Amino acid sequence: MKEHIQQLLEQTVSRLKAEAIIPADAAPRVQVDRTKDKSHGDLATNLAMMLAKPAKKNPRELAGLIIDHLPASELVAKTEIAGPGFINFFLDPRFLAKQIEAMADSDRANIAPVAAPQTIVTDYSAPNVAKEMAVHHIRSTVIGDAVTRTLEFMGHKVIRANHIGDWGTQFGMLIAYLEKMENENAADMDLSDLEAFYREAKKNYDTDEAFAERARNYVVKLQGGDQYCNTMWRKLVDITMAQNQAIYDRLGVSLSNDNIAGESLYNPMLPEIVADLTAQGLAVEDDGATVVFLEEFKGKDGNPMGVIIRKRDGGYLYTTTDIAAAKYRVDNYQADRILYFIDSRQAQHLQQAWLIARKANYLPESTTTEHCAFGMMLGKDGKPFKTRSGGTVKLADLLEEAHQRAVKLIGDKNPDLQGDELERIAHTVAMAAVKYSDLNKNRTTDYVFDWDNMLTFEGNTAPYMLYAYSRIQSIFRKAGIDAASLNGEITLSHEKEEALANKLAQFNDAVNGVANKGMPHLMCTYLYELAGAFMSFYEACPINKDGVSEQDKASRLRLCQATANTLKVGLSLLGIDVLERM
RNA sequence: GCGCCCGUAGCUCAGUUGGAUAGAGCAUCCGCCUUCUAAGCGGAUGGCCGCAGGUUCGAAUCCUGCCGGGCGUGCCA
Repeated sequence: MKEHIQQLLEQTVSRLKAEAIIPADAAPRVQVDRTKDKSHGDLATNLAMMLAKPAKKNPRELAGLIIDHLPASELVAKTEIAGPGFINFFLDPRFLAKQIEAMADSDRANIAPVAAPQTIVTDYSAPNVAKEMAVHHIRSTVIGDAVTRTLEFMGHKVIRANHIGDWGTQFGMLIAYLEKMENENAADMDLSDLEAFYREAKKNYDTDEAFAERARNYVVKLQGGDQYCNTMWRKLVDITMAQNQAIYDRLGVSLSNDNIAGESLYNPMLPEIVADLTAQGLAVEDDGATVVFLEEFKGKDGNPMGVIIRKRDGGYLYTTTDIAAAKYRVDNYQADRILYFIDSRQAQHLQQAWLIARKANYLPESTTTEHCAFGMMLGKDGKPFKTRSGGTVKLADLLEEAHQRAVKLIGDKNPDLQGDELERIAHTVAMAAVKYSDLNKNRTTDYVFDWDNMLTFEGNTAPYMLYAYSRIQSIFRKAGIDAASLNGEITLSHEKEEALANKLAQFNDAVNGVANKGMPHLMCTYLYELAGAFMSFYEACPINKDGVSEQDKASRLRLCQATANTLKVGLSLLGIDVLERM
């Protein structure tokens, strides 16, 4: 719709140029915005104000000329000049109604796949091996998954890359400790508490010199491809990822073992990359290390900053791994876009890795890299979020707490629900609430973690949207009809019907916004407004009540159907399931 | 020191490429269930958009300076 008005205005600009009303070299960016106030119509443009100066006319006069030269369109019911020179467009409600009918008939809410699909790599979640996922992992995991789902829905080829921390010097220590555990506990080894495992391994490393010696030895052997060390390493990875997979499954995150592409994957590439960067003259030896100097970044002394890609002891750093990962994704997938869902502290590091990859021609210009950044989690005291004892909060514990609260709330609200059904509904509500509370924010700065805030079910939360959806299903049940059989015409007569229809028509913008910017909170905002528009409609426009004409009823049921479809599709893009009743 | 990010209601956050009167939720207060699900709806209170300049017809948004905070800044990731 917006695009249509935009096209009309582009044509108008050409006509005005032909008549020399505006200079031929004027190249205005035609901007069409949705109005905030209904009295300003549906869409507005500031074109006249932008062109007023070059045309040497006052904006309102020029606005009149623009309207005079506007090609006729059956979508536009009326135009008006307002304020300093805005042109307001009032759209034909019949066209809007047709559009909503199409959304009601479609299980994709009438969103067409893109004409030119891209290959897009999404790098997200990235937990560490031999550590449990903590609450802060939810950010990358849930945001990355929502964007991934959205891009896939639009028809792009999306490759999920779970860049797990499965390599590094700590593995010597971990293998040595795993070995010790196996020796002491024989067959029955419990690794359910990975936090404790890591802590104990560290303790042994710090206090037991023989253990530390063995650990250091194992690092070297592991890097050298030693069979025994590799088997032990594999065991650690498998145990960790099995636990993480359980969390992904519970949360409804679309990652599986197939998507694991950890640091170890790129490790074999590192020596050749360092050699190549050196051969290309980008990297040099400096104080025993191999360093790339970047004049784009200044160091403390004001000279080009040196980025170390190989340590003096021959080890590699994560910059090298990220350079390799970028190269890998171009070479193996021919990625058009690579999205990194990583916290904002790594912004500079990523910029440097990408810059080096570009200079070395690993990353062509046609491939874009985007840092979808977010801040870290703080406690209410403004310090990095920790438990009272100073540990991290396990993600699994948060999910369990959410579930318990949901069970209690649903039991209170709806005592009829019991047993498996109660558990099932509580699960959906709880996971939706937790995910949504994270998806809803768009902070690149740090944000405050708060149990109650995260686990509330009122106001701008996922349960609100689920509630709207289940209310619609309830209407269908009450009416005794199967939603799929609906095919009536929509007429928008009531103010709240119009508002709902207008909101529905904006779904397209929300989907594109998430896909283009990698920001799922745009979808959250949209769905909240949509659900709100439905709730108002629901209060004002009865359907299954006495005195409602058959025509109104049929039209309103169709509006409900379109709303339900849109909520369902929109929530699914966020990785949230809907409920038929709650 | 240099670089990046940020500062919006008591709290948590939106605010599109610069547009019309800066918005939600929570909290507080007032109404609405003889029920199409009150996890809701309607309304009220609450703002020096960190401060000061500048650009513009128009600035929370862009530019400059300052104040305040976070992060990064050569051998962890």
